[in-house]
Amino acid sequence: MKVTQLANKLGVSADTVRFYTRIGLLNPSKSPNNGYKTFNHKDMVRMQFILSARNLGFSVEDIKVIFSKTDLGDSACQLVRELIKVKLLETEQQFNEMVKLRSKLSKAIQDWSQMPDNIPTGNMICHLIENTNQEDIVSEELDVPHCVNETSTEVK
Amino acid sequence: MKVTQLANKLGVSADTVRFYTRIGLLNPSKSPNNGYKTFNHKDMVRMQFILSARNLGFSVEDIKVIFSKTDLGDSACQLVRELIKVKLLETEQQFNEMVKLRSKLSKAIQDWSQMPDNIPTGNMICHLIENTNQEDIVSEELDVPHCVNETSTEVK
DNA sequence: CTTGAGCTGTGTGTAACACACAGAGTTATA
DNA sequence: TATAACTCTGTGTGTTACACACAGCTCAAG
Repeated sequence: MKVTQLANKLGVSADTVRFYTRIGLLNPSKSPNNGYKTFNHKDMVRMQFILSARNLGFSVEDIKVIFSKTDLGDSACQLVRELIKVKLLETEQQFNEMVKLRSKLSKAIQDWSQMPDNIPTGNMICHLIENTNQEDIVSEELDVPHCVNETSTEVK
Repeated sequence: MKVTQLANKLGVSADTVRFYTRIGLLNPSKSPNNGYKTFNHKDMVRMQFILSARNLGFSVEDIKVIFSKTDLGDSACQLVRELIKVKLLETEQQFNEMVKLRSKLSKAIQDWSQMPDNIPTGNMICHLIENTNQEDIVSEELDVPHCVNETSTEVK
């Protein structure tokens, strides 16, 4: 099988197959006459595994680590069980950030509906954005006296 | 103000300031004697705006477009209102994907708790992963007769 | 003047591919 | 067999938003 054939069979782009080959996840043999990559059944199993793992959110690096065990004939199950727990935690975290961002955005859209369109000044570029963020930083760090000194440090 | 001073004042890394300068979002003047970037008040307002916009999920490219209006003295409010709507849609979409991934992961963890640790074979690298994904692809595309022909196309 | 700390700009790396492109291979037609 | 037309290949580069490395410059202390 050549690159494009494998790609079509698994519903991915030829570039994806080339990419996984380039980074060493796939090791097709090379046709001696034209140098083309030649994939066999094992390579396809490997590629399917990669796609399944990616589908579960595993990174290419994760997959590399997994292969480093399975290529030695060892079971990767324990490793995979651990990796997925980490993945879940990461996903939860990203999920929470999505939630925060989403509500921030909806709130902004709503708030902005009652605000005028202003023209930029030397101190304000777009009041919609600048005022929005003032709110959720308020008790974070801008409560320290800011921008009062150092301004005259402009020595030269 | 030099790079590090501005960075510290706004709580970001000097590299971030340099980056925004490099891509043209900031245009500090350069000290004629040593070539160092020199930031004034306007540059700081600009930088704060960038940070606020990034905080709302706007991309650097978005910000570039915004500046292309405000730098001409035009109001960017209408533009910003449109951009944020798009942002919200994108966020909703990513949010949904997060939800799907999260449940996929939890389900996998649960299912796997009752499955043995297997050793890789020629057809299966890690049954945990390979079997998990079989499930949610089942009615997608693998229901077409797959992998029955072409295998013998291996001419040479 | 020298030393050393600190700062600077620039080049490169990151994740996971997508795209571009020249050159080689393959096929169809003459 | 020649040639045109098309397909395929490998490789180089672009993507996002910075982080890191590093040589060289600046500046204060001695």
